[in-house]
Amino acid sequence: MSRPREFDMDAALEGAMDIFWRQGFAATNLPDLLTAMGLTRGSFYKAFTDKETAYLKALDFYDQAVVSTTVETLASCKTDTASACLAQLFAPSPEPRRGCFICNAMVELAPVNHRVAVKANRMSRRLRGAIEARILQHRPAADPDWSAAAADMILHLYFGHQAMGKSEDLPGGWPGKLANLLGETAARP
Amino acid sequence: MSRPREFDMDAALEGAMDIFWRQGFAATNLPDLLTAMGLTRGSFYKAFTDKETAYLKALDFYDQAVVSTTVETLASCKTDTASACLAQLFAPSPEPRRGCFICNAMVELAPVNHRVAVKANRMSRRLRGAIEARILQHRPAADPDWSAAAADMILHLYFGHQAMGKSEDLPGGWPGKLANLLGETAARP
DNA sequence: GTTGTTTTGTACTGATCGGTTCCTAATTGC
DNA sequence: GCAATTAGGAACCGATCAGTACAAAACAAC
Repeated sequence: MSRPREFDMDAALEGAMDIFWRQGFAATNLPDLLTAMGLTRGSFYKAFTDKETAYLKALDFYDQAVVSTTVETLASCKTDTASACLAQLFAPSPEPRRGCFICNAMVELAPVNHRVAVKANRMSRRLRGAIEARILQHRPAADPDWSAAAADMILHLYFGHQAMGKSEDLPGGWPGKLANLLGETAARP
Repeated sequence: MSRPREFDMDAALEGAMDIFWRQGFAATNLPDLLTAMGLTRGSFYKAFTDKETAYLKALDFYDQAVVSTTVETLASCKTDTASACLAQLFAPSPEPRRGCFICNAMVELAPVNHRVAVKANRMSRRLRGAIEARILQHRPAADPDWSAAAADMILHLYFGHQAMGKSEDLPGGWPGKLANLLGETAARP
């Protein structure tokens, strides 16, 4: 029916994700957002109704694009140990100081926006599930309580790492640290 | 030097810390801030020059009021194990969804404001130092590399916990988790 | 082509933003 | 007392905010 939209929805969402991820919700104004999405006001408001809706769709896009990739990477890596695989979560990002969109959203908006909180929590759980699956893959006989707690800890470490990484360069050594945490190495002194 | 200021500087700074802590920098407008500080525009701009300066002073106040208290609490608690003491860092907050001001500042502003980053990093290091001191207090003979790595992990866990806690209620069990991490319990299955 | 429908771009809106001006009130030093 | 100085308060400022109105343009159905 009638005139089709000219812009590419995925490209626009990727642009929105990018700018919100980097700048947050409140610090991103409409001109910034429109430039990042490659849209003018007219098309933007026709397709997204308002800035909050665009943010929520950007979160969904992150889920589908970034979180899914991470989950698949964790599921398919060919390392001998769980720690070596999970250490990827702590590898330096190609773009520094950007952190993780989930973490940014949790800190900036989740307390005052329930829909953001729900989406952030759902993505957190996806990550946690992928982490736990990876742990169980290497220790199929592990106590379920222990593997759940370990996955929880690593998810906490991940978000802490993302938060601190927005403020300074962090030291590496994560394969070893995670190996200790997961009991892959001998007991400490 | 003429007329003395009427307002109490510490009370004003505490108000500023409170509102910035809860709402962040960008989401706090001047009327909000003035109400929280108990000031009118005239006094505010006379004493703080601008919103950013007020935010930086609020961070300093947090350092002096909250971080110092935490550091002292960690140094003086009378527990048998380091884990029991450090578990206080993960206790539920009296005011939920507020998180930790350092973590909020790191995520919202550190990437684009160097002075915020410097202050956040300094406070992080203070916390880390207190954590490590507590670990060494219970294991004076520990390998320094190990205790440093353990303190680092717990600091990461702390910030991750604060970030996730802004989005949902988190399960407890931290004394046990930390005991495992610090090797206070028997090896896992 | 004509009609109907939807997208697009621009001009515009009222509200709110952080910050300034400026006058009055209160205090100190003399 | 008086002069000098600073705090406090309210009115005001241009800039910018998110969002709207509307006309022109592009397509589909016929």
